Amino acid sequence: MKEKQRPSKRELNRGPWTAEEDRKLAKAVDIHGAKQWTTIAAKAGLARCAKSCRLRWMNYLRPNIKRGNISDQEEDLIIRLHKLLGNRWSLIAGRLPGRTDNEIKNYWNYHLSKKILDKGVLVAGISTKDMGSKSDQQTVEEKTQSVTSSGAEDSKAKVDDDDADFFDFSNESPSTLEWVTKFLEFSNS
DNA sequence: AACAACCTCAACCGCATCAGA
DNA sequence: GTCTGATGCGGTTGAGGTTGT
Repeated sequence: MKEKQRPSKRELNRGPWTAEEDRKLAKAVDIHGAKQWTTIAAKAGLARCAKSCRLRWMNYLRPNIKRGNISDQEEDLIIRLHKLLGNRWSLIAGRLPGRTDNEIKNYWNYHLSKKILDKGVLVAGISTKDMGSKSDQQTVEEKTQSVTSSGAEDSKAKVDDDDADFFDFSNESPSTLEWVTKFLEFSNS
């Protein structure tokens, strides 16, 4: 591979972002859009890699980010979506406006996984571990399919009474219901 | 006041996937 | 079809803050 003129790892800034770096990044995103991360990293005058810039923007600088205070309703939704999707944090975050995948992941990893393991309400065979890695994606799809096979009605029949509550989205907003329906359709296709 | 344990959060790393050449 | 760089995602770590003893 041909060597390119770019900062080596040694030359890149690491660790916490400064207010000045945030300001530069926000300005660069404003100019180039939140897509061209290599361009942004290069032009913003930041000794940060593209990945680092993207992460900072997505988890911190992006507009409409909610921070802290995850409500009971959000927590309940996270638990149910996790049960349905496993550790697909970005998908789960997509259903929680203003929340980032990193925040939900952090919250889950300490808070909810503990809570749920204590309650013992995980669906048999779908643990937080085996739902996790992308290399297990096939397994996840299979398991999700097994839970959702033949649509939502059948999936309810496969779970016990306690679990049935987790798949009851009747109190959810129309947009959530629409999304869950789409997901179930996708799983079955 | 000092220390330990617990908790939260930001950031990095490695891998998978995608898109363009 | 293959290669390479860019992007996105999930797992993990470590620093710093908070709470309890």
